[in-house]
Amino acid sequence: MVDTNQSYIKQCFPVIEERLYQEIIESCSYHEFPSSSYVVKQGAYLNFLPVVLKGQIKMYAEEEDVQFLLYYINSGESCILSFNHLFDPKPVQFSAITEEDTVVMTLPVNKVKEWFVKYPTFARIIINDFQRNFADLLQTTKEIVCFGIEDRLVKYLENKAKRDKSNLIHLSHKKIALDLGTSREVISRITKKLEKTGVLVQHKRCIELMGC
Amino acid sequence: MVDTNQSYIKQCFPVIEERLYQEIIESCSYHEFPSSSYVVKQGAYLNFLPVVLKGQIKMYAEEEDVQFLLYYINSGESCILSFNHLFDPKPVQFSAITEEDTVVMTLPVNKVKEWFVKYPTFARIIINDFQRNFADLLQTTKEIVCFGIEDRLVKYLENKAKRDKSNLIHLSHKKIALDLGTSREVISRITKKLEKTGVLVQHKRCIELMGC
DNA sequence: GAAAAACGGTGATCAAAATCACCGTTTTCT
DNA sequence: AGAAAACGGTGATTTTGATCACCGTTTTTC
Repeated sequence: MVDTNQSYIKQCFPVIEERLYQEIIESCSYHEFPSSSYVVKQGAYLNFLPVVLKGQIKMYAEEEDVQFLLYYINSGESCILSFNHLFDPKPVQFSAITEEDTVVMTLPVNKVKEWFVKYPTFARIIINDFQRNFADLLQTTKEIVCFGIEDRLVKYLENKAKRDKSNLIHLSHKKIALDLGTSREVISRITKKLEKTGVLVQHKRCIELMGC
Repeated sequence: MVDTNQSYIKQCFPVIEERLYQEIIESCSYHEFPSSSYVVKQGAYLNFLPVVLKGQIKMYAEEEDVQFLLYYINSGESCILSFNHLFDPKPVQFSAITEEDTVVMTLPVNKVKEWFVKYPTFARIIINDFQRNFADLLQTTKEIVCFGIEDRLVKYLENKAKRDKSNLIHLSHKKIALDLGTSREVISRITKKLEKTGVLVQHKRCIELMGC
């Protein structure tokens, strides 16, 4: 199993130098999570850097009793979850929940700091990733503020279809509502409306997106 | 004037090594902006890193015809505006508008990249700052989603008072509305309501915050 | 196979905020 | 000083989405 994990590391970081790779596999540890479980819970203090090796994670904000989806972390595109807390220990301000069965590797903070100056590639990867997180968050914020729920739902479904590479979306109205920070009834009504306008078709257990 | 600007750099980066400081003053250029002018406009391509030396800037998102405040950049606490665009040239997804008369220094991208690996202090400053931006953005997003306009207005005013170190807030209802992404009438009604509950008092040209 | 749990639909009602319309006051500009 | 522009107040109306209530169907579980 360790061998499998090591191959994930190679896949996620195809360009790192051999020495860095060796250091990583010496210091990291692996954690497996089933779908829909917490990897990080808002308010916790982390002394490690979580990296998604396989699977998918969604970042959630929680405030008062409302929670809502911020953005996704995939293993494919890049893997760093966040380093918000690395240099200045504070409780994290969001939660991370697995979207499917997921393997996470954790790197100790002190090593991360060390590698950050020692290996420009490593710094580059982290920066790059953080940048993407920032851009994703900004995009989400804009959509929340500027678009109505209907548009947001369509985007959400399109995004889901794209990530799953399938037009069939296996999600209950309730789960969708949770991600969009609204209620089931609202989703139920809007999907109905979207069905009438031909954007999607609802089947027994899933939604089929029609957009070309 | 260059001397003044150089002293601003010292103030903003009190801990950098002399060699880095020398490199910065050799490569940077200075720009002065009056209050309420665009430093960066959403959609532009930047090939420099803007750093606020003096004054204050607010970051704005614009989408459709709605625009709203994301967070502030002060010269005091730290100065990096963003490096979202540094490593992977893309149009910036927000605008930066001066809140008062402001001096900005710009650093060429190639130098920034060079210093990033050459001077750990520099990397540290940038990361730290980016982190703060991320945290601020996240906080703003949560407030937008979870709080009603009344709460957001109070927070906005408290924040403004804190930044100005004065309970007297010289802002028109219209400007406030713009920052909060709503309309003047709404602000007008809520300030009235807050006046009745004793949270604030409205004077001729300004609002006085009462909360101890 | 029966009970329990999750799911989905829909009408009625409510609340927050956006929008429109109008009007008087204050400030700024020339 | 006089015109123009910005500012602020307020009623009426509308829209969006949240909430409540209720009910039938499907899926899971034991």
